[in-house]
Amino acid sequence: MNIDTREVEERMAHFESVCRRQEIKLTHQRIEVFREIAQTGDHPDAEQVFKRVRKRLPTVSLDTVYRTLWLLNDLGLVTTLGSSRERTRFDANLESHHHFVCAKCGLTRDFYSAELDNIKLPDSVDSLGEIEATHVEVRGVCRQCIDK
Amino acid sequence: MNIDTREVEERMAHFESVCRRQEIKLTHQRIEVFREIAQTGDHPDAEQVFKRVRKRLPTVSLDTVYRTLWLLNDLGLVTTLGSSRERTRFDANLESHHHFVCAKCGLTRDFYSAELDNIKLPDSVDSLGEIEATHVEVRGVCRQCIDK
DNA sequence: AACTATATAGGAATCAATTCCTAATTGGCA
DNA sequence: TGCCAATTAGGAATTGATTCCTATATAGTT
Repeated sequence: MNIDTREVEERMAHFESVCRRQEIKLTHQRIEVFREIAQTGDHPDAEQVFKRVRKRLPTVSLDTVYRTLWLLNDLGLVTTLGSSRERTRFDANLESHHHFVCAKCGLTRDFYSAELDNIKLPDSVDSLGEIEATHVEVRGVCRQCIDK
Repeated sequence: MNIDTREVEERMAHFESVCRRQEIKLTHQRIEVFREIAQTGDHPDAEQVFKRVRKRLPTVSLDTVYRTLWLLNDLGLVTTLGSSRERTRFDANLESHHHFVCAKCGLTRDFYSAELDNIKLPDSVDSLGEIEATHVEVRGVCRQCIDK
């Protein structure tokens, strides 16, 4: 759930470097919004980011959180996930990875698989167009939901 | 794009059998809404289904289309797809399959891969919970969008 | 410390998807 | 055929995520 300190620091450093390069001001709000996503592996939605950031910046506005999240997305610092009937969730993990999603509670966890990353897709797919990325979503029921 | 006649007939037969079993009335509206999804491979959203069905049933209402789509989903006769920033799309293909999605225009096509279906997922995934299904989404740019 | 373009807070407004309401209709059965 | 519970049409209403507005504040620079 929580990303280790070294990794969070790397993500923060990358974020700051990208912002400087693009002449985007490093406001407290932007730093805290990014930190919130960078330090957790649970892919929060905008509302959750808002609530968590507000603990540290009590006057932050939801509008700022949204603006910042889309900005981060445009900068390629976060990606989005979530299916059409749920809110958009944000992810600061830029490595190639896949997701396990609990069908009951929506819990989403990253996992890595070299085997999946290297799989050869059928020719029928190549003929559809240019492939940019392959993402695997495993649907299931998480331990917590099984237990109750 | 269009599903072959035999397959469509099988889907229709299955649909009617499930409805009878569940004592769900076979109204024209339900039959035509299901047929519309069963006969196309392009995963339409509710609005598209509404427009297409209206050609055959000019007085059908959007509300009925929505009610029917969610009913079909609850009955397990269709599945939904689409990411959080696009409309929900509906799919009557109940076989194990995967999707190619064009990042530009949203075109979505099914593909099949025994290799993917049989892949061994890392133990870390098993430890997260019970796995129900593995779905691969290939993001890319379709031929049409490349050409323009 | 001062300056200025950029960014923010707070709440109102928008927007589109979806659902609700109610009178009229209809599928499936006796 | 007639009945009646289930279903529909049509449009209004809701909903909830997201964006807009504008006065105030601030990051980065000088």
